[in-house]
Amino acid sequence: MQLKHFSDISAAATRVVDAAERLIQVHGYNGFSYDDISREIGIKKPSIHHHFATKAELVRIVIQRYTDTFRGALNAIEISDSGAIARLFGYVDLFSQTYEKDQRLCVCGMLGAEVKSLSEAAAQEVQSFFQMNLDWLTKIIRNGSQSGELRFTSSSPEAHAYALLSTLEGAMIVGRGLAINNAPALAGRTYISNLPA
Amino acid sequence: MQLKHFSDISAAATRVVDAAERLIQVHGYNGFSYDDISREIGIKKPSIHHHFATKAELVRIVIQRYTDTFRGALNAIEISDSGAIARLFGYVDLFSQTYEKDQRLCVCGMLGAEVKSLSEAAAQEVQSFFQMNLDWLTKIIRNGSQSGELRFTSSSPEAHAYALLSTLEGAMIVGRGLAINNAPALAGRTYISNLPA
DNA sequence: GTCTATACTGAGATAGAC
DNA sequence: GTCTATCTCAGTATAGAC
Repeated sequence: MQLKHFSDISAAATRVVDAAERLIQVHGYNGFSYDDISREIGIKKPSIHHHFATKAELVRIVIQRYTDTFRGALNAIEISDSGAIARLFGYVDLFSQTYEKDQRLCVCGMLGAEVKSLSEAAAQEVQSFFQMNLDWLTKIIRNGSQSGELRFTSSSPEAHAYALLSTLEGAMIVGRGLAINNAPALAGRTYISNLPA
Repeated sequence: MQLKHFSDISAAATRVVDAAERLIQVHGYNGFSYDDISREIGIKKPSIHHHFATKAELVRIVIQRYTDTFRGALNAIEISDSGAIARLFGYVDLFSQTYEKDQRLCVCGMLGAEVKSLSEAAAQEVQSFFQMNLDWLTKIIRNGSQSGELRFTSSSPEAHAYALLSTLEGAMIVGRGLAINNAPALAGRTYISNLPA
């Protein structure tokens, strides 16, 4: 079947996606129901099914929109900040801002853990999110290395991109388990502190 | 009520815990049921309830045993490996070994993401696991710094411990989303590559 | 686009026999 | 310690009226 794109959805459907996104970030895919959304935004379960026939389809749209918003934020960092360190700090801030809202997780961090419960299409969207992040980080780190702003010896820009993304996703999870307030900033800035020339 | 300790359980109960542990690592707390365990080990649901009255209690025991096993592994590393780098590589291997089994996650990485769905007692056990890891890593990293084997400037041993644990927990999740084989080893070794003097 | 009503399934859990 | 039978509730989803 032909899958919808998130930008096509109505105002009412947008409210459903907003609620689903928040519920995923707090409770995970297997931890929320249409009933939870119903209570949160004040429309009944069948109305939600009218907008999103299945939970799998709803989640796919949530991830798609989340990834698109994140892409915009990455572009904004490149415009507002110059230099690798400043841009990496801006990147860390994206995760901090999410976590500061009631210790919400990255949508794809949560769904990455639950990926074996997702539809094939949703799992694909999670993969796209991670790949987009790795591509961007690799570019920033490679440029910083070539300009001399960053210095690292044995590992590649790709490896540092993967390690930094992992650090931030993990910091949110460990931070929540330990009830740490500024978890992503703490771990992310520590990682970056290893890289300056 | 008086809570049980994992070391008190019978052989049949141990098989239940084994299955629950694996199911948590693959599907998460909200992603498995007593029925799944039933199918896996061939006893009926009420028999499982006989051993563990509630799912919350079962999960608490799973975490408790997992933490105890991990504690033993940390001690074994200190005996078999000398030097901070070797011990940190041994630590990374613990996560690699878990991930190599069908891309299983760390029990507490998964449950940390789902911590808002857990009982208070289970959440406490997750916290204890993370704290044990941070204490051990901090000790190893501080010793390595004092001996001159490790070198880092702006961050503390505590901060590096937190960042390295986060990196490994995150690497498993991102790695699974991207279907990367040696995810924890890749990210963990990259992190450690930043630290040698 | 939203509703009431309802189907169907699976979940966690209990009663009581063996 | 394990079983059959059953309870109750929540979950996803559909039918059909407004």
